[in-house]
Amino acid sequence: MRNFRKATLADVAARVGVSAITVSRALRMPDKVSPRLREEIARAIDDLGYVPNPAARTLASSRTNVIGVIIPSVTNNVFAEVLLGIYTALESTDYDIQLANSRYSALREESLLKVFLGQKPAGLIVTGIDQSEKSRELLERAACPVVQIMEIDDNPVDLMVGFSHYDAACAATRHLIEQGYRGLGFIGARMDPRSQRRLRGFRDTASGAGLFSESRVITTTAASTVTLGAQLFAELIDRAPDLDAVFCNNDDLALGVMFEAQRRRIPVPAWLGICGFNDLEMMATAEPPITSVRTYRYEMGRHAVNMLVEAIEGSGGESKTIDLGFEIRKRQSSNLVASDLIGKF
Amino acid sequence: MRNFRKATLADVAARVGVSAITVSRALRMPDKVSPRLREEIARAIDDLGYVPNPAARTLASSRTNVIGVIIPSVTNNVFAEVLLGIYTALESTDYDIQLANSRYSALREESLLKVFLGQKPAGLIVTGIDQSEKSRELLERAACPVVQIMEIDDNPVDLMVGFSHYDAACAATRHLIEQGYRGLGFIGARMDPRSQRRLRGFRDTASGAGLFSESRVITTTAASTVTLGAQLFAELIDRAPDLDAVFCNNDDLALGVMFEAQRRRIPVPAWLGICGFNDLEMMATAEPPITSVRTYRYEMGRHAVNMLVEAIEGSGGESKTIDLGFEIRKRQSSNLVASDLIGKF
DNA sequence: ACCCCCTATGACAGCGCTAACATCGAGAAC
DNA sequence: GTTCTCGATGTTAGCGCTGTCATAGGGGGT
Repeated sequence: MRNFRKATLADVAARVGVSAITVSRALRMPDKVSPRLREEIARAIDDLGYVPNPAARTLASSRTNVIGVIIPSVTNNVFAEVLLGIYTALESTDYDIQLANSRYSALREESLLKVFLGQKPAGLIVTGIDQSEKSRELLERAACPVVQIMEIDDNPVDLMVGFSHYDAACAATRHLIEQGYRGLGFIGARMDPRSQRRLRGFRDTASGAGLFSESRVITTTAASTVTLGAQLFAELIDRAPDLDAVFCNNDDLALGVMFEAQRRRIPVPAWLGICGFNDLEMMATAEPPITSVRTYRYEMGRHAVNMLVEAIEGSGGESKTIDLGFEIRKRQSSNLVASDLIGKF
Repeated sequence: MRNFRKATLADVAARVGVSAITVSRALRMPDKVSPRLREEIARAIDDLGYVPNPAARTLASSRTNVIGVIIPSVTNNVFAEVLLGIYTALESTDYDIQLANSRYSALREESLLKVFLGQKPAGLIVTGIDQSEKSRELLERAACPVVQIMEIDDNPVDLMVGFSHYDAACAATRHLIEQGYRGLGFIGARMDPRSQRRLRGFRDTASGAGLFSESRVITTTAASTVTLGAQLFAELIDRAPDLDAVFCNNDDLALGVMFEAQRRRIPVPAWLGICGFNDLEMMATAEPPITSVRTYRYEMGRHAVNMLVEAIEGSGGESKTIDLGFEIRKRQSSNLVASDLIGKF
């Protein structure tokens, strides 16, 4: 039923009786072609099952419709949701995405960047603001718009969408203090630059209230998991019995802390307050529900794509940096009430 | 420092004083070029910062180095891990991956397939065995190897790697029965074909033991989440008070069930046995740890790529279908002991 | 009636690479 | 010495599309 050779532009053109370039135009700038021809061409394309050859297009125009995306992890829930936003937003455009995984290595990011830039992408989405010097330079020279996602600061390469991890950590810490907790601790895994900034937010806020102690901080560079959260908490509580609340670098850890607390019969929130980060869906359903910092991952992906497409197509004008903010979702895991305090002091 | 125009094959060739094709060969079939030249060419490539143009390569050879991947969801943890396996395995090859998201729609899968095939991919990875008739036909005619992942049956399009969801569900159900549970229930979300087969496994096994009741089955087509697990369990236990164990379609649901059980002070495992599916990392750390069916997601991704590459490069010969199997991870959530039974009867 | 300009279309070259065939020595076989 | 073979390299001709410039025809202004 289908011929061997795939239909080409020329085939379509021949069938309609026009030249190839007219078909090409009908596809790319329909308003440059008369409505009658346009319709005939559309019919021919349909009959022949013509599909444009992207390689030929790219080669001839030295422009691609590929948006390169570099994220540090595909398994991390947080990035998965960002990705979902990216894919969803991309669906209504005719850009393709090329995803690469830096695995939290600035070096790998750099080499990925080189590969991407070699292919003249239409746009680039990179994670965070901590590119290597070389990467930064490459990005600044890139012949396409670039969005940095997840974080914001006042020194963007180009476009930027995210929120302040430092501010978010400050707010979470303040919340724990306001609830009446005094032995504030921090549990962190991975400790990528974003995690570091969260720790700094915690440290500054706790110090400011005279409640910081290095002995109540535990971190590791290992990837964060629920199991790791349980382990770190076990280690921390043995070492620092004055601990009465933990701010966790993310929700996996927080869940692990809660499980371990339950195992040890430590009542949450009475003896131990818990606050996570990202507000994954499960936090609201946990028993008790776990306080967390809501972040807007899906929106981040969507915005990144929209900003990029606007910039590529020149319809820009929107702001170059978008702060998506965050929100402290207060739940039972940090809800220390007066009666709980009685036993404590 | 860098010239405007990017270096091309011809530039490299000129610098070494050979013809372009020799450089091309040095890159693609090094053993067809004398070692001396090979070395000189490598040096020139380095000096010029030459990066091959994949569009030109594709156009000239009418072969791409792109492997198309169609999965139903990017946010689902299970597929994220499969993806990780795919990306990892791909890293040591020079293939690129083109990821698309069918969102559990056979129709969308079909149209994605058409787009992919239009680009003559080097290989294709698709999820499951329930393609639409048209999709199936497209895949069978595809000019490249195809791997179906996640499931196995004896009617593969080409290659296949996965496990039997039916068998896994049977084994899980048998486990609950062996533990002494009698009021077996099933909680399922999404209810894609794989979930359906799990349900069938549950039904057949429970029926076989005379323990099946339709009233203890609850399903929905909504995406599964922890919260949904809690809700479905709440609904089910109200409707079917004789329920004493649930087999959950996946771990998110199982976790939700556990949380809801804790909220209602239903002791697990004494009054309620829980078994999940997939054995996500957190199941072992939950309190109590939750029994689940271990599946090998990461390995699935790796195998899929390896099979594909072998098939593409003709070094095949390996089996066409790989059964990765599964394992029942027995944990406390289903550990009904004799003393628990006393109160029950 | 003249020129100008604008719209719709076409001719041609070339993007950077590779397939296919051609060429050229040099050693092997006789 | 002649022929054959084979490994190393070159020549030629596109792959399918788009950028650029050219062309034809049809108003509108004066």
